[in-house]
Amino acid sequence: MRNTLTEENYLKAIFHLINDEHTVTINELSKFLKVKMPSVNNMMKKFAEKKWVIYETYKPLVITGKGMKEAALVVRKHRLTEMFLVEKMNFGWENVHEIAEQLEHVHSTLFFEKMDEILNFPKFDPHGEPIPDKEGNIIAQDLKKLSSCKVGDIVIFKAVTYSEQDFLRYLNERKLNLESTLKIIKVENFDLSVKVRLGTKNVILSSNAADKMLVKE
Amino acid sequence: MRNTLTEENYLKAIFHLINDEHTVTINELSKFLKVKMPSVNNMMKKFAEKKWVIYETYKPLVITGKGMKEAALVVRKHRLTEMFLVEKMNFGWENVHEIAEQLEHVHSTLFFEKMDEILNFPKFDPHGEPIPDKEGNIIAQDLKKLSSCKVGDIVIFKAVTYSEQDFLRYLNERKLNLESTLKIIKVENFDLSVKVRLGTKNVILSSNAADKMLVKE
DNA sequence: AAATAATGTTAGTTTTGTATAATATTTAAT
DNA sequence: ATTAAATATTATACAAAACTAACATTATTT
Repeated sequence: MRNTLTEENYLKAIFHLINDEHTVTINELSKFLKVKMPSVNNMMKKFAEKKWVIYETYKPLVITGKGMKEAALVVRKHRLTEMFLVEKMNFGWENVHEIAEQLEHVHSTLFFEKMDEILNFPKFDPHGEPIPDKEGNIIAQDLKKLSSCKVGDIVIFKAVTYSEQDFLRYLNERKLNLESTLKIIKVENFDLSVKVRLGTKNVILSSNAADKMLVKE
Repeated sequence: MRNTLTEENYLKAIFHLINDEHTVTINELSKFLKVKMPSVNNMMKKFAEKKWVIYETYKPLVITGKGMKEAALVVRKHRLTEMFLVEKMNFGWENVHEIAEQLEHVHSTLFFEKMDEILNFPKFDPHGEPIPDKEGNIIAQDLKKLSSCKVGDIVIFKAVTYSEQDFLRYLNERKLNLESTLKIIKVENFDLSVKVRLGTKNVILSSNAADKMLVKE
């Protein structure tokens, strides 16, 4: 039995919201998906029947291994698609999220296997996020938020945690690409904005932006 | 207002069933789409409100220019997709129909414009069917069914009118590709099967197959 | 500990697209 | 020309996935 588009979107939301205890709350899902809580509640009862989650009234949802794999496979389709759009169709990284939101719901596994092959089995998507493999496993990366770095740190910009156009254009305007090396020059006390050195120039990043940028080292 | 997936499928069906008087019947749509007649009836009342068809009770549906354009644009998406899958993703022509059925419902016009560009604005799809342009216009081709040819005719195989796997594999097995030159050797009287010369070999085609093959000259 | 806020649940509606059953009209057949 | 068959229509119902309103439980404040 093939998953519906709506189910896939709930699965993706779970993937993004899950915590170390493998739980999510109805409220978190409701906010993330922009649907009301009773809608989420109904759907989670369906998910419980499919053994994707363990549902007990008034307790946080516990995501099962089965549910987690199912979720990872949807994310896999999304991220492979983003990579394909950037690498093979000349889209900019700021334009692929919305299109991938639609393409990810294609049911043909062959289609995504072909993509994977043509892209030579990429491990990360254009936003630096790991692409789950066919079993739903992802490569754990040891990254931290740019906003958590201290003055003097030298780091490599590895990923963004937010893929909407407005934010990525903000980075484009400042020539901030993945794999750029950044040196933290200053962290402003009152608004937590971060001044970094990029090549020969200094760039000031709002705390909001720095919070969505993941770096290494 | 964006068309739903279901509406797009009804539009496509109309495109395939429309006749010279620009009409289609509820019954034809019902059979083609494999839904019951009352479902079609309901949807056509919606289509009438959108001015895609003229609906009068107990009369055949008349498709408007507006409706025809809308339908052609869905077909455009489908056929561009098929071409992309064959040319850029190494799918065989027998495997693309099903995948295109899903991809065609993507709403991003940019996505299909990029495809068009990458494919260098193709005029025909991998099955030889014309790809409507952005205004919904198609190139009229003067083709006839192989089944209507007479012994002695020399023709070029230009298109198929049916894109399901079983049929296209049947053609693959016989090495019948588009642009092949065929000479009609014999038409069997009792079952209307057609014997044709292809290169140095003779091939026998059932009347069913010959009926789905379009040829030129 | 009681009051308030936040979160979760249940019940009942709505919309979209399907179905069935019953009826009406048109077309084809005898 | 009447009957039978095919096609079309109406009314009603159902499933999925959303909603609102009302109520229940848990968590947070004071």
